[in-house]
Amino acid sequence: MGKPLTRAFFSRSVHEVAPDLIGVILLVNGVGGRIVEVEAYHHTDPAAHSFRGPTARNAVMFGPPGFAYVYRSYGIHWCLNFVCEPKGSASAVLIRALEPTTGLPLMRRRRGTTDGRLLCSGPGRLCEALGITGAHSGAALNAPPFKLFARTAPVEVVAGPRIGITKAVDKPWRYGLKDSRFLSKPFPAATTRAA
DNA sequence: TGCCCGATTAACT
DNA sequence: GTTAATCGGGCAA
Repeated sequence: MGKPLTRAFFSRSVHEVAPDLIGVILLVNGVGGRIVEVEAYHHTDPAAHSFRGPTARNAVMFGPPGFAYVYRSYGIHWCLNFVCEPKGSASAVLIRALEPTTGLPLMRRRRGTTDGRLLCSGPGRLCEALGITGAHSGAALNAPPFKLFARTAPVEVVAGPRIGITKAVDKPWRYGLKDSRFLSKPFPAATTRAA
């Protein structure tokens, strides 16, 4: 297990933090796994919730880095983000998929399936598997119930267009672990880079 | 106040 | 491949 992630880890450009999160271990109350897919959202990005300025929903994004921003998607699902960059830049990384490693029985029960690939492969699915709700929005990532551990070996990261958005669709700000079985979708003709 | 639509998912045909 | 579920945010009136 790697070292716990510090505030400094998140106090960088969201475009540096996002690929660096691939391979990181994320646990919530001891349940979770390895991050295999994320997307970066910057406040100058029309696809970002923070693009049009602060609101009650996105206020956490305008706060300091190293905190969780959780929002409800399509009125049904929860989605987990990590706030990045210096306070006020309103940038965050959406956690889109995990490779489940710890607490599988509880995740199976919460998700209602025993198919490992359906436990955490998607932003809504992983929040359900880890028990994340809007109550976690604003919580610090370096304190319970969150635990984040840096990767201990280099990984191969692929990049591609983000999923499910209608603005800035050309930006290659989705990052994934190359050849992972636990991606929410494959990467099309992806560019590979060591990280 | 009303209307449209979304950083999704699962169950359809 | 297509579509319902489900509701709060954002914008027009």
